[in-house]
Formats: sequence, C-alpha cells, structure tokens
Amino acid sequence: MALIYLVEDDADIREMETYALKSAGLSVASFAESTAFFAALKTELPDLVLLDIMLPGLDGMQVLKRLRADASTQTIPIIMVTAKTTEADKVRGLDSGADDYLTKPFGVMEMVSRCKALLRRAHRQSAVLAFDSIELDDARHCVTVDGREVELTFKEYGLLKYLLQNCGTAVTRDQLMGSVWGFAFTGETRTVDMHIKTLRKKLGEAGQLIETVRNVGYKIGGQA
Amino acid sequence: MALIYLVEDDADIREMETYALKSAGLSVASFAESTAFFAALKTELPDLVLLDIMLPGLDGMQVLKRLRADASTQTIPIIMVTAKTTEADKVRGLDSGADDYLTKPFGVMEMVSRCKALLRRAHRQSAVLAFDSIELDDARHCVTVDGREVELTFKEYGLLKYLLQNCGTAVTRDQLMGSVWGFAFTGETRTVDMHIKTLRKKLGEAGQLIETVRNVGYKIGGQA
DNA sequence: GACGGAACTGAAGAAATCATGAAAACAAAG
DNA sequence: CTTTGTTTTCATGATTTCTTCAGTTCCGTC
Repeated sequence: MALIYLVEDDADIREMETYALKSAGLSVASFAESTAFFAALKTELPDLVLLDIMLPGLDGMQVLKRLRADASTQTIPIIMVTAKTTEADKVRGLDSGADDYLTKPFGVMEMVSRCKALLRRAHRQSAVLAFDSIELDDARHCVTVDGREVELTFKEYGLLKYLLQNCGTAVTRDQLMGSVWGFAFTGETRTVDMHIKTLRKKLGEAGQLIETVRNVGYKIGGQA
Repeated sequence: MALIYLVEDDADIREMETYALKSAGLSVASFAESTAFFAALKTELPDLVLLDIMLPGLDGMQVLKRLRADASTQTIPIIMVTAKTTEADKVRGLDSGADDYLTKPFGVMEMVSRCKALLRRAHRQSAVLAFDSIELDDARHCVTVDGREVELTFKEYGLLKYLLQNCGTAVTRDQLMGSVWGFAFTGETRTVDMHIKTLRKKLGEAGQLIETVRNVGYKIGGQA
C-alpha cells in the first residue's frame, strides 16, 4: 500500500486531508512541522509527499529544496499545497521541482485524484511485486515486510520473486529450479525446500503466506 | 540550510532583515562593517550576500568589486541594498556584478523572495548529488564528506557519481563498467571491486554507505 | 489409529563470492 | 628518460551462501 507523508500546520485541514486519503485506501503519516517530518524520512521513505507551502520554521519551499538535494529523496513525488493564488507562485513552486500544485481551497476529491495519478506514474517506473505485506522492489533489489527491510540472499530473493510473479498459482520445484538456478534439474533434492525454509524464517509472520502444495511444490497468495 | 551574510550599518534595519530571513528558514550572520565581514569570509563562505551600498569605511561598491575579484567568492550571489533610487545607480550596481538590486524602503517579504529566488537559481546551476554526509558537486568536480574535501581519481569519481545517480537501487558491475569505462564489458574482472575498495577507503567512515549486494553488484543508500 | 510418503529441520562440509594487498602495466607529467 | 600517479591484474584469505545428508515431523489414506 502506498505511504503518503502529509506536512500541514493547520490541524483541521490536516485531519480532513488525512481522512480523505485513508478513505481512498492510502497510508498516511502527518506532520505539523518539518522537523518531525525530516526525522521520519530517516526511518522510512514515503511514496509521495503532500507539502504545505506555509509552515512555521522551515517553510515548504525550503523543505522541497532539501528533499530535492538529497539523492535518496529526490525522486519522491511532491505535491505543493498553498493558499497563494498568483500565477507567479505556481510557477515558482513548479520550478523548484514540485510535481504538482494544489491551491486552497481545493476539493479533497481532487487532492486524492492527483495523489493517485502521481502514484500511478511513479509506480510504473519501479516494478514492484507485492502480495499482502510483502513487497519486492526489483530495481532496488530489496524486499520489505510491512515496511521493514528484510535481507535476503540471492537464491532466496530469486525464489520469492518467482513465487510473486506466479502469485496465486502453484509452482513445482522443477520450475523453481529452472527459474532460479537457471537449468532444468530433475531429481530428488531437498535444496529448494531448504531455501524455502530460510525464506519463511526471514519473512517472519509473513512467511506463512508461502503455502506448501503437497506433491506439487509451493505457491504464494491463494484464496484465504 | 542556506547561509546568508548580511552587511548593513543601521542596527534597526539589520535586525529587521535578520529576523525576516531567519523566519524564512535561512541562516543569517550580520555585520555592521566590511572588516568583520571579510574576516568571516575566510572562515566560511555564504550562499548569498546582502550588501548595503552605503557603509562606513569601504563602501558597498568597493566590497562588491573585491568579492568579484577573488576566485573563491566571485560566484556567490550578491544582492545590493540601497536608498539611492536613480536609474543610474541601479545600472551601476548591476553592472558591477550584483545579481539583484533592492531599493529602500522595501518590504521584507520581497527581500526574502528575492533571496530565495537567487538561492534556487544558484543551487540548480551546481548539480549536487548528495547522500547522507557524501556530497558530489558535478560542476566543480569535487567530492566532500561532512564538508571535508576528498581527492578522488577519475574512475573513483565516476563510480561514486553513478552510484549516487542510482541512489537506492542496486547496480551491477556491468552497469558500472558500461557507465564509467564507456564500453560493455561482460566477463570476470575484479577491477570494479578494486576501485570500490579504494573509494570506500578514501571516503572513510562514509565508505560503509556503499553496500555490496552479493551476486548483483553494489548500491548506495538503501533504507537504514 | 497406524502406515507410508512427503515435507521440514538442523548441522556441517563444499562452493562461490567478495575483500585485500602487492605488484605489473600503463599514462601523464617533469 | 625518469618520476609520479593511476589503473589493472593476480593470488590469497575471509566470509557468506549453497548443498547435502540424516533424522524428525507432518499429512492423507487405509
């Protein structure tokens, strides 16, 4: 699920926006000022940032600049939110590297739509395989469960990737062998079992999502 | 955060300007006359200078010329501030190399806006890739860690740049080869490893930020 | 409830990958 | 032509990862 960081000093507006976004099925963490926001960035990076331009302390434009300056955050989509209405302000905001610009007062539906549009665009770029709480970002070559990063070895990663690619359908050990090991190995070996075991262990709770299909192999994500 | 040096002899105006700039999230150091200002320049260079044209001792125009004469300060954006209003004065100021020109009395908001605009522009010019304590200024072709400059060879620089450009995503040795060496080399070679090693060494503590992704390659800047 | 096959577990040896240091090849300057 | 510095290669050792094996547990069937 997409995570959105919302930075807005007005408590009423903040709650309204949070409610609207959550209703749309998005995860939201909101901040009244930039300090807490930057602290949160060190823990987890969001998929999108909604940034009010008028903030106490470091203002929105400064925040934007800082986000664009750091390599780890510079690709995160940012929507600026402001009461200012002049054309010049919009231009300034967009010039600074914002991806979109919302002018108060705006309808929450429009806000949600724009968020989704940006998320769609960003999502296409990085092919992310996901099921339930498990996410596999192939570009970053990293796997997260509930946002927590999980360190996997090469084969474990390959297995999980293949299972997620064939989400819902059972795959045989031979298929897994062929895909991950690169050659068709047909014979008795408990090697796959072994890696599945460590994979389940590393995934913790989510490891149970990998189901055993007797006499066939494994699958991830069948019906509940 | 951007650092601004403010040179203004009138204490009231100085305080007002300092307050406005700080409210906008900028760091400000103010000076009543040029001697202290030049002394400060030897310690740390600002991102922008706000310079009153009427100063006791060395006047603003002289200060401006001196800043433009020195290689270390000639690229710093400078805004001249003056009570003079004639067109001729503005032209003189701008011709001397000032980047912008403010005429008293002026609104503090306008002053802040102009400062920000200049800072933005200056920032865009120098494409700086940054992650954590590592900064790579591509325009100046120099790398700093926690502000300390690090001498890198050509290939090391190329590697670091590519890693920073793909911050968060794992890059293969082939990709690095292709990008830094300019040709697609696929085969067994520990050359990349070697350069990564020296790169890590030169970066010191920050070298650990370059993670090795087994069976894949390297990456910089995953999640904590 | 017992049986047989299938899957899981743990440990230990085998294999692969990566880091390291030293030295050779190469290029650029004095 | 020497000197200096950079880049590449190679061999070694450390570490991680993979595989195998044997014993145990689980599941479906009779």
